[in-house]
Amino acid sequence: MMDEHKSDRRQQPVTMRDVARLANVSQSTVSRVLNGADSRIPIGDETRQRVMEAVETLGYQPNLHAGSLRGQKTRMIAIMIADLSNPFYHPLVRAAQDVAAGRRYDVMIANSDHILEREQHFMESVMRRPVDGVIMVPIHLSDDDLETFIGRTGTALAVLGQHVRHPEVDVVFGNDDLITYDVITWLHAVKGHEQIGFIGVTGSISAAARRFQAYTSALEDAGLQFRPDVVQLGDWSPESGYRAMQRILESTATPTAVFVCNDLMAVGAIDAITQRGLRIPEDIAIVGFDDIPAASWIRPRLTTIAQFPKQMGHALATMLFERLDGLISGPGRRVEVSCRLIERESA
Amino acid sequence: MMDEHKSDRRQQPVTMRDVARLANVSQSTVSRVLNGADSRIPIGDETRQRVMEAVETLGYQPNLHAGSLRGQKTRMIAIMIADLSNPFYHPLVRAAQDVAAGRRYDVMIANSDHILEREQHFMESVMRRPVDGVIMVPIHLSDDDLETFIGRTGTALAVLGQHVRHPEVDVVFGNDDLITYDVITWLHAVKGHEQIGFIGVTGSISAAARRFQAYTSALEDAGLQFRPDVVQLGDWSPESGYRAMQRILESTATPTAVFVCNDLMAVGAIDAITQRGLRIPEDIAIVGFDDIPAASWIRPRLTTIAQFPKQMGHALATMLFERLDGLISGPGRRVEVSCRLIERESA
DNA sequence: CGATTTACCGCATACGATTGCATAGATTGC
DNA sequence: GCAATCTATGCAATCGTATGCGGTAAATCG
Repeated sequence: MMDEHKSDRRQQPVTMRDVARLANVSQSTVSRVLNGADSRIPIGDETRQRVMEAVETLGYQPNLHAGSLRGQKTRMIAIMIADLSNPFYHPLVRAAQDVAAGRRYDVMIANSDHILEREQHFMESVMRRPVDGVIMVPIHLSDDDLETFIGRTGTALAVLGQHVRHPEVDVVFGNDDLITYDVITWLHAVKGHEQIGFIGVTGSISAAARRFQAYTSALEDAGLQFRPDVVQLGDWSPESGYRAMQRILESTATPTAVFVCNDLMAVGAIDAITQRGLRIPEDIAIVGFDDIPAASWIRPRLTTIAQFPKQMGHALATMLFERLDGLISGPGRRVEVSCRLIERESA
Repeated sequence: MMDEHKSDRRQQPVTMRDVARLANVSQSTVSRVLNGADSRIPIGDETRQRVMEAVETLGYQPNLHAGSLRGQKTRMIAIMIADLSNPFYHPLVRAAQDVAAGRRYDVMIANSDHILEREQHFMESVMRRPVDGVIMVPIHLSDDDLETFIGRTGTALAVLGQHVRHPEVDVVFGNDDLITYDVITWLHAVKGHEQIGFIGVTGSISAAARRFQAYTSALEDAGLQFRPDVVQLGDWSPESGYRAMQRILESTATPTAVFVCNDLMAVGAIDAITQRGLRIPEDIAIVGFDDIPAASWIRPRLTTIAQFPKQMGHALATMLFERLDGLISGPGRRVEVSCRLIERESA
């Protein structure tokens, strides 16, 4: 008598057949009533009425797994981002979710934490549990990986990342190399910095690598010398930015400005600087990247390069759904979203 | 010749039957080889070999939708949080994801943005696309809603939120009312504040409501007068905290301390105060709630009440999987995770 | 050496929904 | 008045996988 209700409570979910039985029609008729789109076959008004009532009283919900199996659309897309804790990705996910919600699609979010294995696991996971479309921010995945994925599933794919050049995937990317070049040049020519440091991230195909390239060529074009000890690597996290800046401060030649590859690391870097008793931007100027909300919470307010993740997410989702709807079927498109320098107090 | 490869590329995914054909066995044998757990029926070594090879060469991946249909486990859990952009939830999600990954489960994340309709939509969505378990942070959903959900699906459920009292769901919650009472008392008795404000959030069953209750009784027990004009409501966002604090500052009686129901709003509140030319904590002391990373990024560093979302997420996921594994089947358990005041500079 | 067990495997069905085809009655055309 | 058309519905196959049951050959037993 204690928990008897537990066992008989497990009433199995109501299926179409249950609805059909109650409405005194066949299961196929129920299906046709619900997916009214099948306009070639008409349904009697009175029958439709009975079915809808039965659906109401039973609280029927279609089992989407079944529909997916039958080869239908799953009405679900998957999004993989690189770091759930990085505010940069939130507007991107949000925008994509909004577009998806408008189409009555569900969204499955995954995050890779910048780890290759997690990216691979995501792809396998999506192959086992097919979805209609995938949006992702791959850091390590190569075009070959994407190729096997597309080859095996035929799933529409939209990615954020300039390094992706697969002919069938839509790509969104920022002009971060260009803006990095410009900002380094600006630090030198306008702000008068002669020694400019750089905090990046390991990996050869990541955005950080492209920014590093831009950094070196800007130095070269400005006639500045490249000093390896003012270039340090982190892992996108504030803590790693803190440690990277510490290493720079311990080096023989302290720079008067440091370009940091994202705002989270910049936060850590600023901590390291002020903790050393140095002033920003008087002693060392800092420029970040992303323009996350916290950039204007901290003091001094962070001068940073704004990306526009909301627009990126919107573009990704829009292109993805264009493909799902069959509106577009050509080769992958490439959409550039321009970055912009936001001048605040740290540089 | 341009894009001819586009049309014939859509090779449908490889199924078990394909594997069976290649290995010269029946489809059921393939199934048994892969789910070795079916130990009642033995498989010949040589056959197993052939099957595994076929799986390899074809790159077979099981279609989990089919398994789900067949009544098997979906190997997927869903998590609904209240705000993707609130860092408080990140460790919670992360911890749950880690536990799930350890069990080789996939995770589907959704966020409600504190909106009732989104919460309902999430539940419907999970009913249509069944999962093995659900973790959520409901703000508006009542026990009745949970009841219909459990009744219809029989899905295991673990939630964060003290207000949930459904007999079959596992609940994790913080002792936020207690700590709020203590901190208000501390602000008065130790810090000497006579006029203490409060920035909360609308809604009668949210955590903010409980904290408000604790606030009023602490005032009463301290013999302090309750002043409605120093109590303002926001929506958990920094902007709303900014506006709430503005309204407080415009009121006739300005408090010397303000208790803010979460750190994001506290950030906005601090902005409003400093922008007014007032100093923290000398003119107005601020106490936040959550201890998000940014609490120690801003200046002055935010004194706040730490919750431990990582432990919460771990507890939620652990309890959920205990139920999925059948280790536990009794009534819902309630786990309290204690909060703790982190004294920094803002109070 | 015949009978029973054992090891191994295939057949067929079910899960819940979609959809081509068949069919029953009603209506129209000539 | 009978064929042709239309309307409204049911039947049955199908998607990919799991599994109860039955079947065959080899092995063991008495």
